[in-house]
Amino acid sequence: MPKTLKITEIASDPSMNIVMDTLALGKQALVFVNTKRSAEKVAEDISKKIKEENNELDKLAEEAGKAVSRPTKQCERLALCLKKGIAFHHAGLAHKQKSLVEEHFRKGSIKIICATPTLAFGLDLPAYRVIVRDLHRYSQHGLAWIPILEVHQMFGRAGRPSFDNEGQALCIAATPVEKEKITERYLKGLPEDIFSKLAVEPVLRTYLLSLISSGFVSTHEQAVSFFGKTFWAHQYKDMEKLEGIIDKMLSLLEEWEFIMGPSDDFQSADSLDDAKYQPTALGKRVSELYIDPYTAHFMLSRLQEASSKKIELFALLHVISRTLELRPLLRARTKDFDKIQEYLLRYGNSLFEEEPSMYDPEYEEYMDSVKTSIMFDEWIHEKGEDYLLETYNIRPGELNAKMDVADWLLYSMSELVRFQHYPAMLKEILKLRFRLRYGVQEELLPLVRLENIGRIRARKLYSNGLKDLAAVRKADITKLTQLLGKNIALNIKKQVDGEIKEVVPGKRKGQISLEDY
DNA sequence: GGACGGTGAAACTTCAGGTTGCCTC
DNA sequence: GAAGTTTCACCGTCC
Repeated sequence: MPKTLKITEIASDPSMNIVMDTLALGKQALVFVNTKRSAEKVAEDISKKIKEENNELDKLAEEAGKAVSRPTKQCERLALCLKKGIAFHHAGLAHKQKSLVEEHFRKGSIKIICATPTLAFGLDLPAYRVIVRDLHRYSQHGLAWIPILEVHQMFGRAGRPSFDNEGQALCIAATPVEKEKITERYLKGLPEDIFSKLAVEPVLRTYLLSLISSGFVSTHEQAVSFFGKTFWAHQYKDMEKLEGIIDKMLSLLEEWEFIMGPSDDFQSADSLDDAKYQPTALGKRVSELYIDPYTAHFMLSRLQEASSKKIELFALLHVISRTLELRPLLRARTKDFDKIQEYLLRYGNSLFEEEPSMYDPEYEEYMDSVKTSIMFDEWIHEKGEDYLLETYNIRPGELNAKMDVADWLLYSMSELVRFQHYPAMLKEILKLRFRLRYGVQEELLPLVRLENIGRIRARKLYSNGLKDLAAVRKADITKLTQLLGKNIALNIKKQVDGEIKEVVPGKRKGQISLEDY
């Protein structure tokens, strides 16, 4: 049974009052809001109302503030909140910051987390109180109620079984009418139906190729029967239409030379029904890479045209920025157009896709893809996280996620190019992948091979005349200590002395071998 | 009179998240 | 659609 809570009003904002009340009780709370910016703002507002600080929190704040190579405004903001035992949590935080916040909330040193829905899914972070401040979220059709399923997930964070006998989940209503609406929708209402993700073409063609490539499905009938048993078919109902979609996918995969179809096999087969689909070597690889077959086809067909051109890394960045996997892209705004034009002027001729006309419906997305490529380009020219946040409004966590996908796409691209026997291209792709991973210019590549040497330290070494491993090996230990501190100096000295070869395999997870190029 | 700071209204701007793909010692 | 941020005009204060 819901009971009535008496909350003292200190501020005009009800969620703030509930938070302060929770703190007075000595309990913890999660506040859910609908944007990253709001999460930060609310956390900041709360922290301003808190007086006490302590040593442990100071240390935590310092650690979180230094989580990326060049602290951003976001890092400073988080650090200020943490000093008061308050935190915000969203996908824009660096990985380390997220886990710090989670860990210290569990330990109890952080009292309040203001979060976007990230925190509602997956993570087991219970709190005495859950405050769902925002129940609307911007969507393409204007503001919309957030899904019931999602709100229930948030509610589910309330109450810590091992600490409390109860948990409280609260929504904020501005008017009695709204209160009624919220009760109907989120307390009495049933969660939405779940829809199969297979219904989306990219997902479908990826699975189809994988089924054929693994030998699980080899005829048209088998494919139809397999998908006929899925949840997707169950929801879709119209088997005829479904069969049509599968047919279309099969012929596309065949056209792209990822599978060999019955038509190729017709002579040897007794009848059309016996004719089998078989994966090509290329198709098998595409399936293993787990990229959308369309993406694979797109990359291959673009790069094929390239043999006559000089290969620009920017053009490769642009190819990956045009794929489905890299979406959502950065949005090109009016203020970005000068920079975009500048890049198009410089690289336009070497790009694999021409700029569409301004009236082309594709135009906007093309501009977005160029802007995204520029962001990557600035990263491999050693621009810092702080700069990228200011310029592209991309936070460290989001940047990381994008880089991950880009790395995977470049790896896939390099694997596909092997089928085209095009060594010059392969070399450029590998170089780009390496540069993107470390965010460095080409000249620093030898140095970042060392453990504990990232973009910042590598640049430091380089600008002090230590331009490659041989130079580092010859360098005086006092000079190295001056540049990098004692521990790291000793450490890299150990690495370069004699056994450079060993350094490469032993490095971090996900290492790319330089021997490749 | 000018520098400075505070205030508030109006004009802009921007809007959740993510999982798996691959490599490898 | 609304929250958050930026911009700008306006006013009061102080030197």
